Amino acid sequence: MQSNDLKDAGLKATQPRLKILSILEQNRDRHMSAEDVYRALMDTGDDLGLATIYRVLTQFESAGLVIRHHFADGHAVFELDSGEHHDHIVCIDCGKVIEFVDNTIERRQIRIAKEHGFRLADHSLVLHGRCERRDCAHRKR
Amino acid sequence: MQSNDLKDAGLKATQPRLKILSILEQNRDRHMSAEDVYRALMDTGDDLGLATIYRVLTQFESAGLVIRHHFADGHAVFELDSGEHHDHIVCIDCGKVIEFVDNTIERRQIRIAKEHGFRLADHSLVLHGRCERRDCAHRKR
DNA sequence: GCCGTATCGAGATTGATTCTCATTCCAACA
DNA sequence: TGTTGGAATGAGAATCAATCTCGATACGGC
Repeated sequence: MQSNDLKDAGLKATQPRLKILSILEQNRDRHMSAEDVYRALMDTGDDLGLATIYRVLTQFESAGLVIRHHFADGHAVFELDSGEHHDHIVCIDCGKVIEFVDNTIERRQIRIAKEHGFRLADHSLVLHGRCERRDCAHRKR
Repeated sequence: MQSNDLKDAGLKATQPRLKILSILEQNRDRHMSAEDVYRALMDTGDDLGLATIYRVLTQFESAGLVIRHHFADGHAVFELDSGEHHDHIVCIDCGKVIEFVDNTIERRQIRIAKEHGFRLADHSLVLHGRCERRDCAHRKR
């Protein structure tokens, strides 16, 4: 039962929080904006306030349950935190997200930062492309 | 004379556009938000409307003169387009930006995309760290 | 089951960005 | 070099994502 995830994170297991967590778990293969979560909940008949979604997602972020990203358009999207660092490939047509880690790239990043006199604190690498789905792979644009 | 840069890009060489271009050229070592450009112009006594800055920066982007980025906080910043692809290292304290290209990383990205069935269209890699300036390098946090 | 406190929801608010439209400027031409 | 039409500008209104406020409500320890 996931209410323990919330308690472990120091958050009361309220209905809104459980529902939001559940939506995120059902959509592990994509990153959702607050608006996306809101609509997904509407669709299942759960009518939460948008302010609550924003607030809860921010709480989840502080508690280490989710990670907030800003992809190309500058808007915030969220994913459940798997606990391991990873980078992303995002399909520019369907929004599908794949996570990966590449040690060669990780090592080069550290070296490059050092060469330029920087102490590396963090990085963000996002590949944008089209996935193998027929609709995406063959799209012209 | 830079008014030719504008004409080549298909834009009339107006005063506001020339001034904005000039500010960007004087700040090649950092990325500026619309607000930053606005303030820089105020400081030199050039009083352009903020709406004009936003509009002109967007025109410059369409014309290929500048590139728009969304760094960690999700807000838009702009840099003059040097014409060559590159990635960035950003100092999280002073905002200094360094550009770099690493062929090993470039190649691995293509390979990784392919391994996951993606055709790569673009990517964004931003390293965040502290530069060697005394104020930045030694900052606790 | 009851109570104190944390949480929620609705609507107001903020901050960044874009839009509207009357006024002004540019560049081609007389 | 003055005229003119269409493009560009500026001020303020409008929009959009995100946050804040505050009265109403639900959680969980007793």
